[in-house]
This record gives sequence, C-alpha cells and structure tokens, in this order.
Amino acid sequence: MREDDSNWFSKWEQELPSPEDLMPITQTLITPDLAIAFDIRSPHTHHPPSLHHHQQQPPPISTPSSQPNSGEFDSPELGGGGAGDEPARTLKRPRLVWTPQLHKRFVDAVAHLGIKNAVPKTIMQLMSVDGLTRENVASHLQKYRLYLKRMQGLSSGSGGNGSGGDPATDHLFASSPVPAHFLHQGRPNSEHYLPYVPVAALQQQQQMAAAAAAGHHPQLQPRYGHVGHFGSPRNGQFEHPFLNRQSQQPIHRVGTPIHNSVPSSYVDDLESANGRKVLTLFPTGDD
DNA sequence: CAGTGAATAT
DNA sequence: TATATTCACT
Repeated sequence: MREDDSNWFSKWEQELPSPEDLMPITQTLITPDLAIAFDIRSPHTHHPPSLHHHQQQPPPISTPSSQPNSGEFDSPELGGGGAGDEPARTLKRPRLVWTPQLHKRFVDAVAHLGIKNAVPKTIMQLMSVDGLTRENVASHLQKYRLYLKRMQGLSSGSGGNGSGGDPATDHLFASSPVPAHFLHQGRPNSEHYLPYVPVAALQQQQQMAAAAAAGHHPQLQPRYGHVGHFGSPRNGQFEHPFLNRQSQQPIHRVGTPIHNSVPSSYVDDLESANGRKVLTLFPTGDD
C-alpha cells in the first residue's frame, strides 16, 4: 500500500500545472478605463453598441506604466478620518474569469486538502493565487460541488451520457480533470491518506495579514490580470495561463514613487524546459 | 467562518 | 445567455 502513495503522487505531479500554464500571465493588462481613456481599442472592432467599460484585450501595446492605478476610481473614502486607511481593499475587482487552468488549480488544491479541509479559506491559501479572495473560492467551490453531485447522480445507468447534455453548469468543470472522486462521502471512519498536512498553508495567513497591516500598499499587489476570455477549452488542453502568485518579491518601494516595473516575478520554479515536470508547487511556504 | 439559495451585475 | 459575484440566512 505504500506504493500507492507514490502512485498518486506521481499522478498528481503529472497533473500539475505545466510551465506553459503558469508563466506568462502577469502581463497585467491595462486597466479598461485606462485603455478607454487612451482611446485604445481594437482597430477593427467597429461595433460599439454598448459603450460600457468592457475589458477587452488591449493590443500588444507596451505597457510602460506599471502604475496599475486600477482604473477603478470608485469613491475613495474621503473625509475622514482616517489615519490609517487601507482603501485598496475596497476596490471592486473585475469579474474573475475561472479559466480551466485556474479551476484546475482549485481542484488540485481541494483534492489535496481533502474533503475535510477543503474549505474556501484553506483552498484559497493553498492555491496561492494572487487576487483570489475567499468569496471567489467559496462561490466556485459551491458550484463545483453541485457539479460533482449532479454528475454522480446522473452517471448511473443510463446510457451513455458521459457528458453530453449536462446543464450549463459544467462547462468549466468538464474541462478540468477531477483527480479522483473525492466526492462528498461522509465517512468519519476512514480517511484518505493525507500525506501532507496543510498546516504549512495555514500559518501564512497571519503573516500575510501582518504584512498588510504593516503598510503593504496594494498599489500593485492585489490584482490579477484581467484576462480576456479566451475560451476554447473545448478539448484543448490549455489555452491560457493565468495568475499565479507565488513569489512575493521584496519590493520595497518607499519614498520616491519609482514606478519601476517589477521585473516580472511570475517565474515559478518550473522544471527544465524539456522532460518531466518537477514542479514544486504546493507547499506554498511563502505568503 | 463556512454553506446554501436567490438576486444581481457584467 | 452564461457565469461570477453579492447578499441574507443559517
């Protein structure tokens, strides 16, 4: 039975996000508002029926200003009072697009956490995705559960309905490989072998909070690239990388507002360019 | 805080 | 339309 351990691990490893998956996405697009402000949009998108601030894929324009002043100029708190306010938390972020890859990460996290620890917070932490908030995960987690449930109920018997007429709730999930069947089995008796304790992931919260409290300005931190929907997860494997926050570079920017664009910290520790994946993803020791 | 269902926004 | 996010309740 011990062999199984390595087995599942290998498998898991295999499913891990590949290098192509994770990397090149920190290309934070220009904020939609900014883009609009600059009046830059697709040349041949001759069709502005609704002039809303839609986030579209800004052309490959170089993005010199790393000043991600989120275009969201909501209403900053004024008046007030506040001696130490953290306005950044109030920013409304754009809709998060759950790309298959992102979902995969989610699934992986859940799978490894085990049904027991698979709670939004833990998942979120284990995913180590920047900009992901508990709400995001919670919402998605629920949908995911429903999806599993539905699948289970329908897969019995009837003919062949592998995944054809599923309700609309699954397109995303359908593209994502479900590790095993860690469905909801209320079985307090036998636990699946959890080789790894998620404790490592738990402690970081405090650190993170502490860091934030210390005065971590969110000027360019809590943001995930608004990725345009690419969308073609049909049977294709990956289509788009996404946000992965892993290394928090100690960028101390104090005093002079040098908007020196961060040197792309998106580099994960991926493996060599060819060959197997030796990904060291999970233990998110830093955060 | 976490889970669910409905409403809402995009 | 579909999907994500938010809210009220638990």
